[in-house]
Amino acid sequence: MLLEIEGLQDKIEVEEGALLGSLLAYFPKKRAKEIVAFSWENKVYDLCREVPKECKKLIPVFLNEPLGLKILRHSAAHIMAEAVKKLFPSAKVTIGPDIENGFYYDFDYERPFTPEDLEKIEQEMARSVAANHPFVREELSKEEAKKLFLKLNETYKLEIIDELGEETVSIYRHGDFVDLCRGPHLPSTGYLKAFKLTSVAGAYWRGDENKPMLQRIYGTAFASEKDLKKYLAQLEEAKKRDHRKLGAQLDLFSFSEEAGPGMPIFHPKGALLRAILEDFEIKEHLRRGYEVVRGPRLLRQELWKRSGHYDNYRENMYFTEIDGQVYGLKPMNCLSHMLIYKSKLRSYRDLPLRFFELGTVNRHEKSGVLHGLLRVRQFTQDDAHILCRPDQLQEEIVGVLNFVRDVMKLFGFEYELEISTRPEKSIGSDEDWDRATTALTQALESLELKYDICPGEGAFYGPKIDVKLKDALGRKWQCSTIQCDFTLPERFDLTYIGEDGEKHRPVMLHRVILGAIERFLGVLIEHYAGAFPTWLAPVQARILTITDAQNEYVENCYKVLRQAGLRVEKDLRNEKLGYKVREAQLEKIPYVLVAGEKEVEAGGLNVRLRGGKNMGLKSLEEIVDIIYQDMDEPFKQGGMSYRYLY
RNA sequence: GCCGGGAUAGCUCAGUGGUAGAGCAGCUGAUUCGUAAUCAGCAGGCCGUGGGUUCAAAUCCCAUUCCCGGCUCCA
Repeated sequence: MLLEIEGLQDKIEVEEGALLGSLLAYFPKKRAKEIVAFSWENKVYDLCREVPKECKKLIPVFLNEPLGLKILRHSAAHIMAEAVKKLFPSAKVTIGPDIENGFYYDFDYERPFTPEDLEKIEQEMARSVAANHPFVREELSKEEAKKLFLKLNETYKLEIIDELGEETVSIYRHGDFVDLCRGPHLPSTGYLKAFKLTSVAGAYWRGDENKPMLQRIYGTAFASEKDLKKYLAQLEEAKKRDHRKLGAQLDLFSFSEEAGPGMPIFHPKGALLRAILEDFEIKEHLRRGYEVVRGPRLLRQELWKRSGHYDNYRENMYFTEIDGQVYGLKPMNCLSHMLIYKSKLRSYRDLPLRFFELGTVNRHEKSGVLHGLLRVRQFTQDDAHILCRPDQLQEEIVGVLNFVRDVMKLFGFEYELEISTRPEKSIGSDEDWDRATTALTQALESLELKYDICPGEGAFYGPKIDVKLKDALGRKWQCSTIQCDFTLPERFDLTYIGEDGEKHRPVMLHRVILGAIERFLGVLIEHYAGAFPTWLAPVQARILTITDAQNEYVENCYKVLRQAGLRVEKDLRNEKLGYKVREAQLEKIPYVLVAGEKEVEAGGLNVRLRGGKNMGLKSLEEIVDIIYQDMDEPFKQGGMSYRYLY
């Protein structure tokens, strides 16, 4: 058969049944060493397999490209499992996939693995790599495979085999190790040149907290030692962006053991940063046709029963008793918004109604999930509930999606959209869930937005579209969310009078744009690495003196700039200029304004930008102008405008 | 909530059973200096908390709180 191979000029003649590995001969030696598999029609084949029948064109998979790295990491997981079985024969293997930037393997073992165990495992892996065992693929019937793994007492594999749809399954061997696996794998263990085991952690079998806890070992592997080192260095860099670290360094917020876990405390600069964000939000919401409202934080238990929160969300709620009545501390803001709607008779002409609240909520998050500002027990949502007629629903969803788009663009965030469908624990009819899901999907489609589907991940009252942002370490956090709800209007018997004079039921959207201010701030700190754009920076400029001869002059400049609405500080300390510049730089203040003899004489200040660039001497009026323009810059696209001034 | 690791001065960390240490920050003094660290002195500690073992505990054991990395769950 005549075969085309990407990267080779001429087609080559191959005998039926030839092994893919034999094709390496057609590549230059150095290049051939980097080929770990071939792909054809989106399927990847190991080099130890035969050239697939009917195949016309093959694409080589190189070790250092994403697909090659997946294979490398998956094989690294197998090699790790081999090492673990050798060192701890009673450990049972379960699953071991490649993941973003690495791999893991879950083992069932009588005790947790220790960091010392990891070192031993790494050494054992190195031995396997040195031995350069070939990976060998075999296909077996399910029955044969079950016999094999029963003999090995690998009970988890038996469970997996039972769930596989196909009649034949594949196994991979290398050295003495055998694993049930779809493949593909490296040609041999010797290809694994650069790897490192990074951590151990407990993980439930099948991700189910009712099933046994396994021992998960994480590792990473790269095509070369250089790539591995680069990755580890990147990780170190990313840790410097950690909002928990920057939050303390920049004196934005803290947590206190005395105050309690998950209860962030905002210091002056952090609180100002929040205030700016919140002020921007209120103004932008008013501009977009929302009305600002405010509800109580404690509401009677009966109301939570009526909404369904008591039955579906109780374990996350805090309750307290006041004068013999039980009250629930709100975990969501919808209830009082429902009551506002109900406070008077509504006409179809009034809709849509958009109630916006910077609503502070409390949720009892499990202790192990708390994480800096990104996961706390008290937070403020930029929450709104849109009540509209069914025919307005899609337009409203589109409006929210556009709002999200504009805001994310303002901050320069890349984001992923996910649509989540009905979970097991939920209220409402299937019909309503379908209508709601369709409305969300159609809005996404009409804007031609890409999205993933997450089955069963919806809120208990309705399906949702989530927007996910990434933190410094690439972990995803849900920020914006748009949730469709047919149920609460029903439960609270919300109505409006239609054109026909009859009562009709409005539809409700729950939505947040930033999500939780705390979480958004956390992601934002990492996104900017603490160097906030000037419109957000709690301190926009600091004036430095060179000697105390300038003190009086600087006091005056300070007054003038504050008067102009800028967030300015002054540093009159008896320190060398370099020292003061360094501090301002470490605090990531956008503008450093220096006053020396020359500046006093000229009646201006020398302007140094955060990056180190010097703009030279400018008058105070020019400085105000420069900073204002800088504040406005991010708003220019998207047609928004905003300034926070004293 | 579950599994593992950790907690020493405001911060970063050293200290393997025998008198708690360093750098930075702070305070005081000197220095008056041009774009990322001037010098000197001083002060700073219930070694997370509670129990235990021991002649003696930051150090060993138990419990507990909080933090970190995962799992599950979520804005």
